Amino acid sequence: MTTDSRSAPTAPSSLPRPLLTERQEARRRRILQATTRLATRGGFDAVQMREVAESSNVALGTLYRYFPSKIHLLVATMQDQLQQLHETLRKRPLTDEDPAARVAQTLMRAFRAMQREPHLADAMVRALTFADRSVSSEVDTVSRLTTAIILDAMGPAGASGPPTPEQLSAVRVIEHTWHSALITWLSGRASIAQVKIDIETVCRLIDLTNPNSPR
Amino acid sequence: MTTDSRSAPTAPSSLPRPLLTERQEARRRRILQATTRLATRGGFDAVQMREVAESSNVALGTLYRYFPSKIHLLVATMQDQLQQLHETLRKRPLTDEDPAARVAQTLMRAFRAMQREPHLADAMVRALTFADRSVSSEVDTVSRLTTAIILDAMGPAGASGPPTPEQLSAVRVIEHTWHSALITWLSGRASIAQVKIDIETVCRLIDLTNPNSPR
DNA sequence: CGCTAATCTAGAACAAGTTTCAGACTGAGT
DNA sequence: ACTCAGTCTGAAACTTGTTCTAGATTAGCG
Repeated sequence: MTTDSRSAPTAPSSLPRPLLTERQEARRRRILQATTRLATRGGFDAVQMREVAESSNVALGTLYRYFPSKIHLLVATMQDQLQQLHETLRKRPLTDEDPAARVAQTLMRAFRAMQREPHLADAMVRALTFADRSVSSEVDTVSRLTTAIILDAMGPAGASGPPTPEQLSAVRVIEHTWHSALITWLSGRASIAQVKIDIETVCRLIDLTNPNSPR
Repeated sequence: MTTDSRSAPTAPSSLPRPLLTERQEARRRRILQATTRLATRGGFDAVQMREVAESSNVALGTLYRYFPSKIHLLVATMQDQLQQLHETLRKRPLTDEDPAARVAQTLMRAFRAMQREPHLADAMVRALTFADRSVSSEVDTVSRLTTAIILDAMGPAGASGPPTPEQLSAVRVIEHTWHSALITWLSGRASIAQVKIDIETVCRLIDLTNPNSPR
């Protein structure tokens, strides 16, 4: 069984994934690449397990051994993409004074990345929110990654100590808003501008939990 | 055949649903009832189209004529339930001074209703967030209903004029948080207490947009 | 009443996610 | 190199959402 639990890898690379041989790691990579490719083309529906298997030169059964369901597969893909995003963001940190502004800008960067590949975004986000309990640990990993990105934006480098519980609540709410706003955008019920407003609105909560300059 | 000839629900005005004969209205009702029953038992997965059809004495093809997909069916169910909730809430309005507190309390009432039937909640919420563009108008209806409930809680009776754009943004963010927090709860990644905190946290945005007492 | 179009029914058929199975392959220990 | 357990493959089977078809029913309407 894949009882896969570990702590977040603070250092870049070196993810403590249960020991895989080189060929297995390569298979896993191929699968994720094929998934990304198919998702980029046609979104959630275009990621068909048979096609992913064929496209990555792996038997269907093997695909299911690596990822026990389509949802698992897409959530893993999201984890992959987020990891990349996180490193990209680390490279060019924002310099704005206001933490709230930095967070909003960071999320808008991520949002622009999604706009570049809306189908891929669709596949990943739909999988993420459709996931049931059987995927909770994987979804949780994605969630922790997202939290890390937001916290990075909030308190750059060695900021003043660990975040307060209040701040963590604010971050959770920001994450909620982020996910849900994405969904409304993906399903065509909200414009890009509206998503921007929502993000900026919710980021005001950060000011609210920052004793230094509340409003 | 249950030729059930009870009087029409006291609901003020049914929406302009394209003219249906009485038998058709009855069929529609049976379908929604069966759906609710099945969803209450086992959540999203337990709502199987063949079972819904059989359970409501309707052919599978007919079911699909009434609701073009499982997602449509569940979103319609949610609309139904929300409508009921809305009326229940109207009957016993909250009296708290603070608008933010009223909204938070209202959402917690709704949340408690969901806790009573977690499977049903699962089915409806999962459908709602999984819905793609083909369901957007129906999802939008649900969204408007939710907004109405929140606005009701915010400005009871004839409050001071229509809400400002800022307030509407806050409401949208609250809705985002509400949906996403529900999902994390349903998938077992957040406790009831945490959902409560998130709701209360996001509701602070209301104070922030209320010029009278911003902290 | 008798006609016509729309609707409904039963059931088969199809699509894609998931499971299963027999046999081939790999790799770690001897 | 030999063997055994675990892994991978190819293919079929199973499940459930969705579509399709032919014939029965129903609702209006002259």
